[in-house]
Amino acid sequence: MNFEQIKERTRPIVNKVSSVSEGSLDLISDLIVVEVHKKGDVFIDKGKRNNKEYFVYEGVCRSFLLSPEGDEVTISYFLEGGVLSPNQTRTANQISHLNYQALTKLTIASLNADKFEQLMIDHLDIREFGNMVLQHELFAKVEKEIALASLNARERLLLFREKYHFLENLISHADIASYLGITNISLSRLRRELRE
Amino acid sequence: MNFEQIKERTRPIVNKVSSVSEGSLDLISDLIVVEVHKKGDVFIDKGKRNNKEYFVYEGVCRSFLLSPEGDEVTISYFLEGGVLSPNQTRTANQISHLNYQALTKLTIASLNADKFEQLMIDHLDIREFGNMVLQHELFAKVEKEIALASLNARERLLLFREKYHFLENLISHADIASYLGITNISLSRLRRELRE
DNA sequence: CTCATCCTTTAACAAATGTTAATGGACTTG
DNA sequence: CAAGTCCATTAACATTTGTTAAAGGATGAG
Repeated sequence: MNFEQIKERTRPIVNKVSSVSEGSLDLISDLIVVEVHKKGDVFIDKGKRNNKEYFVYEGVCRSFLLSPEGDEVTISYFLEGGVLSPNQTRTANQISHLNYQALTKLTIASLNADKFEQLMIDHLDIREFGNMVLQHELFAKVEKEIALASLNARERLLLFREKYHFLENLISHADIASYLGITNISLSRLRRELRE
Repeated sequence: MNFEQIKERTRPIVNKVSSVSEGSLDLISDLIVVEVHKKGDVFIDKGKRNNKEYFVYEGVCRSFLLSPEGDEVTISYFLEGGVLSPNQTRTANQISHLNYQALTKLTIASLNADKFEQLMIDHLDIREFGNMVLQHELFAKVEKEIALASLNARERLLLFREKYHFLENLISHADIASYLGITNISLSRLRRELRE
């Protein structure tokens, strides 16, 4: 992918969050390296070093962790055309505290996080973009927190369908169940009830 | 409270997160206005304007929201000597999307968020401090997310006790129950079971 | 001190969710 | 095509959690 192609793929992703000037888009695009991962690949490992920012060009991925019992718990989904959680929120001392996994073939833009941070410092519109990404991230977490704390499983599934309906027939139900905080058997049960 | 008193109360709070130079501590302290709220006061209202950062000098507070059914859901607790969520993560366009309430008599430092953001831009150590606050914030949310998604109510209560044991006899059990994602009746039941 | 109020606890029952195990379909691989 | 694997579904039963209502205990006002 050449510079112009990268730029044009990046433009709508950035502007959807908070629009930036043509010059800023150039600066961002300059930092981008395109990565391709195949379905199932874990491309960020908990405990390993990571100092990148990411935009999702194509495909879907998730963040997950192991529960105390050793089960995988899906924390968030990241969709085509979206931005991964800011590096600062995913890492401590450049060490990732989450795993990220491709759920389909995945094409992503990666950017050096230190260089991107410098762009945020130097350019108001890029800083604004970064802050908006952060806001969305936190807001999504608060939204999920409320759902887990105040809705029953059926209502959580309905909410999930509103936001991610196309995922339900694309990815593993075990992943979705752990995201909803239920077992995959319960998920199957709810699906049947809602079908009737 | 005079400048020196403010500075000495602020020092341990800031340094516990990420230490800053004496000069930076002066710059931060310069922005501080001390606020006192009495037990039960909601000092940040959802939907209203807020552009401050806060440090907790004395007392305990919580963030909460109303669920779709109209029940209050406790999102987080903030303890004496801690820092409230960064303004950027609590607000959109300076409008708060959470309520914050004093659970005891509460003495807090408040700082203009725009001025503080400028300090972060100009000073590496203050930026580092701000980023660490952010990391802690997100990390706490991920931790709670995993608890809600993968532990049962009993295990969540045990985890709550590890982190906040002194709160259990200080604040309303209805608040705690909503934080744990259960009813206050279930909380009472669990307390009895764990007592035996 | 006594009443009123607020919060916690208890009980009895209903509903939701988990556990274990078995079944069946879709897909891959030899 | 056949065997094997993975995943979703179903069933039966156990456990957890919610709901409603009543009772008990602490605290503050008069």
